[in-house]
Amino acid sequence: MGNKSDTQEPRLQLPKAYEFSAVEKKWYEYWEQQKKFQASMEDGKPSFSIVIPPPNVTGVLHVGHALNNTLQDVLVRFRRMEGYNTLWLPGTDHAGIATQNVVERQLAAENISRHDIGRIKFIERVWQWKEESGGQIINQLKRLGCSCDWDRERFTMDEGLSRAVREVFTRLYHEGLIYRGDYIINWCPRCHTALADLEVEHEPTAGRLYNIRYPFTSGDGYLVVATTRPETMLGDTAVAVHPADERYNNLPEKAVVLPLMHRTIPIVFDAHVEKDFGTGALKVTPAHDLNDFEIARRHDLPALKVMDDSGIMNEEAGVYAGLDRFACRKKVVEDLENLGLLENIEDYQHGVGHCYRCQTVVEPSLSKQWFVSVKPLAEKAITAVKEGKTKIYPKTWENTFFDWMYNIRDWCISRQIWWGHQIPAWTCEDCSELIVSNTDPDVCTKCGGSNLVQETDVLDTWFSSALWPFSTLGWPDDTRELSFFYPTSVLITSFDILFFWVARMMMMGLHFMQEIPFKDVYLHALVRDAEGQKMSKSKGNVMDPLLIMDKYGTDALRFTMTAFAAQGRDIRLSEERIEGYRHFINKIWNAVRFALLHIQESRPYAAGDIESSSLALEHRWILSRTNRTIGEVRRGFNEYRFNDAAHALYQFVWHEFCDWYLEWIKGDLYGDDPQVKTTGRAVLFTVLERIIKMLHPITPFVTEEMWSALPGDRSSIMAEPFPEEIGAWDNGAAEDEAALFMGVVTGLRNIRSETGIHPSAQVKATVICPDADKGKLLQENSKAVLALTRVEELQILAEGKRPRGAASYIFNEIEIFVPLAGLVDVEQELAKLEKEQGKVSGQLKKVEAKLGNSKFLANAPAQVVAGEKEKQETLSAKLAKIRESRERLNHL
RNA sequence: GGGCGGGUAGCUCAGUUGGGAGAGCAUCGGCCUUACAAGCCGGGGGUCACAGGUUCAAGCCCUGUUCCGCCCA
Repeated sequence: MGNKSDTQEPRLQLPKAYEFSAVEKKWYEYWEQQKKFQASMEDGKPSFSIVIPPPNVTGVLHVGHALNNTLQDVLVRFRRMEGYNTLWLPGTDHAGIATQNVVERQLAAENISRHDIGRIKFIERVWQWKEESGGQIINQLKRLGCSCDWDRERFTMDEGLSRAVREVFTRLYHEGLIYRGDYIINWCPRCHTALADLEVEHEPTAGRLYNIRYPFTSGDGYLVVATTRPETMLGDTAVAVHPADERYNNLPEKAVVLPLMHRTIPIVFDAHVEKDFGTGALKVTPAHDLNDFEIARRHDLPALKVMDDSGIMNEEAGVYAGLDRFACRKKVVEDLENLGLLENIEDYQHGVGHCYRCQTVVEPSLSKQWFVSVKPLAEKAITAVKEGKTKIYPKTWENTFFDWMYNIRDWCISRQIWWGHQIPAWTCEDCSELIVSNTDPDVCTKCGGSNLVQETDVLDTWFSSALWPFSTLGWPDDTRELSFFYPTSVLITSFDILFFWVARMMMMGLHFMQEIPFKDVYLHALVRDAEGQKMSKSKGNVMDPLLIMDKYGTDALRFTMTAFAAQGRDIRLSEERIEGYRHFINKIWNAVRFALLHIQESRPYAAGDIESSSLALEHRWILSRTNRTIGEVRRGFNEYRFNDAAHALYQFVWHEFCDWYLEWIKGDLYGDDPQVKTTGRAVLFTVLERIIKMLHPITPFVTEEMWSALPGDRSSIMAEPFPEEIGAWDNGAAEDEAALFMGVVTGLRNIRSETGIHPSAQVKATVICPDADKGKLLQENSKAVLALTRVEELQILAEGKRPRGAASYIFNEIEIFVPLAGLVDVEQELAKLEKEQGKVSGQLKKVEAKLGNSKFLANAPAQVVAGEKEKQETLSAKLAKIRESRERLNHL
């Protein structure tokens, strides 16, 4: 590393192909050991900060993480090179339900349940599990090259964050924004806990709609109600119809008998009922349906729970008690059928809620839970986005965000599990006082008694995640970190947790910090497989990023992720693409190997050494292109257009720097003019350094390795300033001239290829170029033309006799000829020309139509008109040449 | 049912205030040319879903149709 000595031999024998495995390991260890990722807090420097979306502590790296963290690292490394005080704060999430499930499974293997060992022992086991096997993903993020400040790694259950959680809960409670009450919540009968609305996934399910007759009390006639969950009828306490529904205007009775249960229940009139659905009569089960619950409140109906916490019918279900809910459904339907009370059964497609953790069908159920009253918090978040204080990229997500925020419902935050932040609320057993406090109370604040029992529920994991941007920086203490790094610069995450997390962070940040938690939100797409399917373990189409890194190298994976991260679209990942970008890594690797054959001096050439205006065309051109690329890459990074940055680099490095520039300067480097040689080396070195630096945020490992191989004493590339555009390098004229040069070279190559001249055969060629300046330019660069086309003699004429028996190529007004030793294939030449003529005259017609249109001339900007005129000239010159050539060939 | 996004080359996708349709991969032909065969050179390939409209000019803006995907209810 660094410290190269001066020698005439290449200082490092770089292997022919880039060998990533050892390189990646070496440099990551070096960076970590040298504390290269440590956040700096220097006064006077701007700050750039990102908090990681904390992966679940149970998590293992999947491609979504790979994408998410690659993009974060790209930005962080870019800003670090730009000289910001840069912090990327890592950590993990305690993932309440998921983690508890993991440890419960462990216990199950030992044939014990968490209830056997009790809460305290269980939580010890979870911590033990966390210490031993939790947070694997942290090492995997290191493998991915993430430059997080690992000394600041946090965990949502650690002491500081737990303190923040208590503080927030207590304050919100005392502000009246947290309350406890009986409401319908989503209950997972397997996890035995309440879930937030968001934690329920609705999956379209082919179900059945059962139409059931509810007889009037007289036994004469009946109402038909429809339900997809017949078992819930056991808990019905009314039937509802719309007050304006004519069918029910003159009902004979105001009550029906609930079948199976033989209970008389009232018919109520409620405007909520959908008249057009089924018969327009709705069974009301207040304890097991949200809408029914609300109807029941309006009509003062009782709520009757007929299921227990495991989805087993309880004693209120009469003879059905003890049956599982689905078995009960079957039995209920059978019994109704036998009683002649089943009108019919229809096939019915509807969305069924499933637990997002275990996929069990969720049961809406009446339950006493804790809620956050989110409306007042949401308003501030909406305003912050409306006013542009927080910008969402891509902008289209703003609508989704607003829509959700406007329709937000109170957030159920209590969970009936053990692993998590236990709710800081105590009930006094003596006087029933509820005490909420951020410190454990010893005595009742009301009666002074000491029989206090803490709430057993824990908080939704997302409750603590919502505080992440400030709790990780030391809140509620007033820390230096907060003043430097809050609000954070950007949050990078996947759109699917916009509501789960982003919205809630916004609400909490604004409420407790009086300031947005992040200035920008970049929502990236979901990674899918090559067929567009969401990757999932059950489908077996997951791509393991660790295996990908083993096979293709981390940098190839990272480049792929960056190149794919176009705004607003899902990513279809396939191995071929990754392989393709590995080739790119190898390409730049070999470019460096080539450069090192020629650059051996220990003194690096400085940009100032290059007087760009006096340079040869190839150098003026590549410097101008370098400049443009710098601009494009910077813009890409600045505007979260990651794919633009990656593509600009790919295109420039491969197709301009390698394909053209390196080949072009070989003549200089292998020639014997010392001045030309020195200049060539200096420009080569200058451009190469910039390329490596620009690539570094995307491909950190290979660039660090290449950087260290360059001559000169070098420390890590991480600390190098990111390349900036240099005004003097912009050179549109050089780019035009290079285009001319390349056109001629391409023309000559085309002739060779089309006429089957062997690549190693030397030929003579003639170029007829009527424009004197262009001819002069070609003359000046003729040596390079020869070298790039394997032409041994090139004649450049302004006018003259076209050679007989030559293959030709027409490049604008320039004609290129290669005399053929044998006979020219006249037919082939004519066919080629004919085709070309068709193309060109078609283009010309379009242009002339425009120029012949007075409205176009009157309305189009002068610049556009001038462009069209120029196009017309070029095309007609070319067309004339083609015609002449055909003429000549016809007379052969 | 409501909302959002998409339909561009064989495949995957770019295309940023409307101004000559692009890339990667694949494909075809030729090359071991002294950094790289994980490579080099050359070529072919598109009615920009469909139908209207606005405009001198539409892949891009507007309207409608259709197909696909996602989110919410």
